[in-house]
Amino acid sequence: MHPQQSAGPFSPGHNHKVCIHDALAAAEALCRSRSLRLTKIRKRVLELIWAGHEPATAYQLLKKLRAEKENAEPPTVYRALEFLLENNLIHRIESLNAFIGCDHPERDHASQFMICSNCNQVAELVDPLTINNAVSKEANKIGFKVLDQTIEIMGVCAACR
Amino acid sequence: MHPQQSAGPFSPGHNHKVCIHDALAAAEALCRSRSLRLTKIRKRVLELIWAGHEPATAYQLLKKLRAEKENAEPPTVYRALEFLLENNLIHRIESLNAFIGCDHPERDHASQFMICSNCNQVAELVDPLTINNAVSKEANKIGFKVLDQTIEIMGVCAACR
DNA sequence: TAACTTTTTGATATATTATAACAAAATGAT
DNA sequence: ATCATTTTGTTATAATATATCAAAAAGTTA
Repeated sequence: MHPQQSAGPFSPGHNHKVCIHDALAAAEALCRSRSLRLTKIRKRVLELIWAGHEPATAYQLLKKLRAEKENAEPPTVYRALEFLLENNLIHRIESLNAFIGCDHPERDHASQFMICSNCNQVAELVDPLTINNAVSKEANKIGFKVLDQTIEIMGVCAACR
Repeated sequence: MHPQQSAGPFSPGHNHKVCIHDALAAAEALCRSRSLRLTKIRKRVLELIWAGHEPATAYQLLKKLRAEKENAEPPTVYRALEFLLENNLIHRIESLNAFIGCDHPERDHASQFMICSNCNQVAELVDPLTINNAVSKEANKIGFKVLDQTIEIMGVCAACR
């Protein structure tokens, strides 16, 4: 259908229009199937986040939202982000205080990101077992029970090297 | 000499007095050997951070600093933190906006943390090759050049389970 | 549909984290 | 002793995030 999408944001074959479209369709489908309320504000914030593969900060989103909704305030954005985070429709990048869309929100998952410091695009790894297994192994060594993880790799993507 | 230290903060064998003492001695030795100026303020902030294995926020440190230095202001603390970070004497925990001491500042290193959400203690992994290798492998797959990383595992430590 | 409950949004205020900018003091180098 | 560099003092402000309570909207049940 849309083979370009699986190319990932760093790839020259990436078609972001298709990527956005598919991600938003997936979000709507997920919310419908779970009776989650993807309200106008929440949907709009999700769309604004998906406008790029660059992570967006809350106040960048607020600024954009205000262009079309004068009375938008910080809680307007933060509440939408909270909803989207809870349902895996977005992820938070801790090292940037910013948010990025997730195109596979179907199940809760440990996420891992490669962040290009040149083009600012972020790719979420799609088959992260290599890293997850390593984390489990290290955790087991010291009897640590893993509940959540933040894995953010900064560097330079293939297209920018 | 101090076999307890290598036990790590999660271990019942951990002797934190010895741990602090050794860490501060290592910091002083490193600064001496590199002609880095571990000034009074910088040293005090480092000591305050090492007071526990719980990460300390900048404003928690500021509050403690003010108890003994009335005119301490945010830049006082942030400048000290900047110096300590640059020289690997501390690490920043991105997911907590907080700082933790490092007991092996000798060389720049990719760090990885296990954070206990029950006791709030944080352990830095000492032999992180398992995870580092996994990260390299994934990065190579997509031609990504790794420059830095944030790896923070949240969960429950052995002592708290 | 009316009454009721729950969720979402509006609005204001404020908390928390972090940096900019410039002057004064301390330190290091010649 | 002089000069250059680094560190600290001080004030102001930027950037990120949450608390609170009231109003509106949506969902539920009779």
